[in-house]
Amino acid sequence: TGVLHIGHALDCTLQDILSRYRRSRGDNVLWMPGTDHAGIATQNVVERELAEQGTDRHEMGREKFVEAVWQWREKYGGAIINQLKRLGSSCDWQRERFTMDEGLSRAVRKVFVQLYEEGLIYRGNYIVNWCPRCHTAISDLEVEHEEVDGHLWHIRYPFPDGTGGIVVATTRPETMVGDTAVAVHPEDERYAHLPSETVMLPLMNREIPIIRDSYVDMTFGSGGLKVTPAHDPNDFDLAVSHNLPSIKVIGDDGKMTAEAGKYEGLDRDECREAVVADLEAAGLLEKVEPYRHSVGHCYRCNTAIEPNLSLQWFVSVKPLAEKAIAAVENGETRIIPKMWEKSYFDWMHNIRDWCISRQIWWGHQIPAWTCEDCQEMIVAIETPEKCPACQGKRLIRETDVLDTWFSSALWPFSTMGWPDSTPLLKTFYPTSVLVTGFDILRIWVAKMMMMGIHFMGEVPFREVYIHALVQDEEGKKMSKSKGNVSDPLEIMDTYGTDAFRFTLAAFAAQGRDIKMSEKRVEGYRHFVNKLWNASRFALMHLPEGLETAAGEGGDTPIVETDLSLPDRWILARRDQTMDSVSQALDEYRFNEAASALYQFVWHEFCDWYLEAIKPRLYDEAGGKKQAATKQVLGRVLRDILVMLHPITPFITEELWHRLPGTTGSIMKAAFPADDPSLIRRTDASAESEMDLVMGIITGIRNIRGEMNIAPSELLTVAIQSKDKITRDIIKRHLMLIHHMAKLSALTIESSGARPKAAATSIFDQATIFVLLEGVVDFSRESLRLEKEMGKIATELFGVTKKLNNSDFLKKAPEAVVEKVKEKSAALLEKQEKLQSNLDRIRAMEG
RNA sequence: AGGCGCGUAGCUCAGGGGGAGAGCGCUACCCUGACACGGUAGAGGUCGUUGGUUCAAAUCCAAUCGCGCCUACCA
Repeated sequence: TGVLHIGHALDCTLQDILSRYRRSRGDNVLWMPGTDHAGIATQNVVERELAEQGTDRHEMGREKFVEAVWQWREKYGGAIINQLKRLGSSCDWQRERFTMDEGLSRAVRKVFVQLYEEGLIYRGNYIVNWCPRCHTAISDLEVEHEEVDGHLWHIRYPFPDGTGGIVVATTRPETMVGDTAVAVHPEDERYAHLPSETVMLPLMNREIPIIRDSYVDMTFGSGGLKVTPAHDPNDFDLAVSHNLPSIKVIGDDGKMTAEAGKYEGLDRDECREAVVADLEAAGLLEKVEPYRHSVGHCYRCNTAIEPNLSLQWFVSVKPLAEKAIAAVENGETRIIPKMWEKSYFDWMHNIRDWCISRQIWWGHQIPAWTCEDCQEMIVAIETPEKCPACQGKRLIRETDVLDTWFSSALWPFSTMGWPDSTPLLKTFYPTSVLVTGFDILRIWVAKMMMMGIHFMGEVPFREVYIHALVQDEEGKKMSKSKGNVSDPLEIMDTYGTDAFRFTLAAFAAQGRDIKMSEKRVEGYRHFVNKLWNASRFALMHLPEGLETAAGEGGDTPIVETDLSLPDRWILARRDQTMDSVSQALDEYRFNEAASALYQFVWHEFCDWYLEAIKPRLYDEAGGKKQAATKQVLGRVLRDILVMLHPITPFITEELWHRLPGTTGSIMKAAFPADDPSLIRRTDASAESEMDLVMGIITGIRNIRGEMNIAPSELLTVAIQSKDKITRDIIKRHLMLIHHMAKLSALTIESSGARPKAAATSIFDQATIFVLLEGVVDFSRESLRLEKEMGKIATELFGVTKKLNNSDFLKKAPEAVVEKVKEKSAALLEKQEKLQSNLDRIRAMEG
């Protein structure tokens, strides 16, 4: 009713991410908002507001009340939409349809009439869940069970002569005044030979029969069951099969009826106390024990529901459900992740008829009329003028309205112009995907499946992606009054919408519920900030006329030899990120897409690439190579923005407009992989060269850190390697290492004397000596080396154990064995080098 | 009562048969001309417990304990 809760936010964000992503892949995307304000919730809100102004719904009458709800909706209906817009929802607001609008109402009536004519809708007396406060029937799905500490009362129903009798146990003694029988199990020996086949119903002094039915559980209590057909669905079934009368003792208002005799007018709770007191006085209360059991509550108003006998409209869902089951079984609709299929099947197989009538005023009024003259039932789309049977004109319309989910079930086609065969309907039925929480699976998804298949002859959607639910600490539905709940609007105010959306995406791992963590949101705000600053830096260096950065100019149309190693490397990494992101989103792995982008942007683009290219960018001489780097910088930034855009639409849109060479909205930009101007880079040599360079830089930095040398102090480094390829790579990138590791001098040779006072690090084939003449702390260095040796020893232990195992060598795949052997060799070599260095250091120390 | 899911670093969580990961927090050193909402480096985990399958188990299977959710007519 107008407040965006975090579940909505998650739902909306994931849908929006998918829509924006698929749009960037060139898909024809229609994302339609479904705002539904029919039903009890809206009625209750408006009723409450009117009551505060001193107006009673019943006094104003149905027509005026419905008018008041329309006005309320006019006034507040847009609230949640505005909040969704703030969240960045890019759905097609122009197409917003409200289930109560005229076109959709016609669809609802048509569906109702057709189902009625097919015999799939019927009217009958049955026990339904009744909410005394909302004063209407509600469906099983609207009932929430809550564990309650109650009591189990054991009551003796004596034989007519006042002796003995049968003891029954109940949690609801007030219903006993409506009992019409006592049931025992036919094989229960305790009751095989009774002096009488009837007992006296205490307090009411009514003689009721003892019936025998295998439904009764002999092991529970004394094995006697009181039968209250009007207030318990199972008892009702018993009553039908044993021809027992039903006596409705609790009224629709939750108060005892005239049938309850002297208890008439009492509230059901008051009545319980009175009945218990009276039973005690009569000496018929055998025992009271504490008993914990679950009680159904209305999920709208949290009032304990009352199973109540009443005349309602039902849909026979079995035939509809069979087709909906088959559609999932044969893969016409896929449910993702698959584990939810079981839940869908379980429910569909055990489905009961659906009570669709509601005794409220706000909703689609059931299109049924009764002829007062001949009692003929007329079900029609348009209001009939006379009775087709007797031509009588005194027709009374059914006052009940339809369950909200009845109209919602038609959403996939009723919103597209059905029953007309519109182009919209042809294009977007079936839709590709429905994204929703599992709580909606039964209440809505299953119903859309049934109705869609029945009326369209085809499933409403190809895929249903079920995402996790956001929970509060108690695992209950979030509500503002609890206080331990984060309000999405507040989070967005504090951390920004992009950070919030990124967090939701990062948390949306399949198969687990989400507990909102503000710390995480804060972390992603830092990420968004990082992107902003990195872009600011890049934009400083991107000239206005640089068309190649984005758009028509294409992907780095520069001579390959002008590209630096970091340029080639970042382009290769971009391509891999592009693949990870698209694969992740294609499989609804939002968290994987988010973390791939996070890792790439922060740790590769910012930490390595931007730092690596600074010397070139600041080089006043500039030249072709600088221009090439600028083009790569612009291009990669452009691709980052496009890939990140589905998750963080606001900042990427803003940066997009600042990027030279861009036109229009980033929403219209093609995903890099689908951009014809993109040149794919599978550049294995760039990656392996860069790995070596980064490894050496990290090795030097490690020594700097461990030896506590200030970053401002320039180091002298000597590298030795017997491997020519290694030496060549290092020679080629001397300047890069210089800059990134902050060196004053760097030499590279195949072998030679070990420097006297140096700290050592080994990466791959290279031994790195950081010369610390006069500065080196030998004990510190030997400690550092020992620690390193320790790590290697542990790794070596595991590897050696495997290689000593003949079964491993025999049975493990060759590639695995080979890998382990290589690793073992590398470790041994490293160990040996470290050992000799350690020996030297120790010697110096001594 | 059944079904499903979860127990991995101090916290929030990824991963899911062959190298234990991220973010936050923590420690040390740095305000270097995009960014201190920052940089560099570091510490920290017998992946709930017990068995089993396997050459190999955090990962698969079984049992068990703890937690959560969904379903159910046990009065």
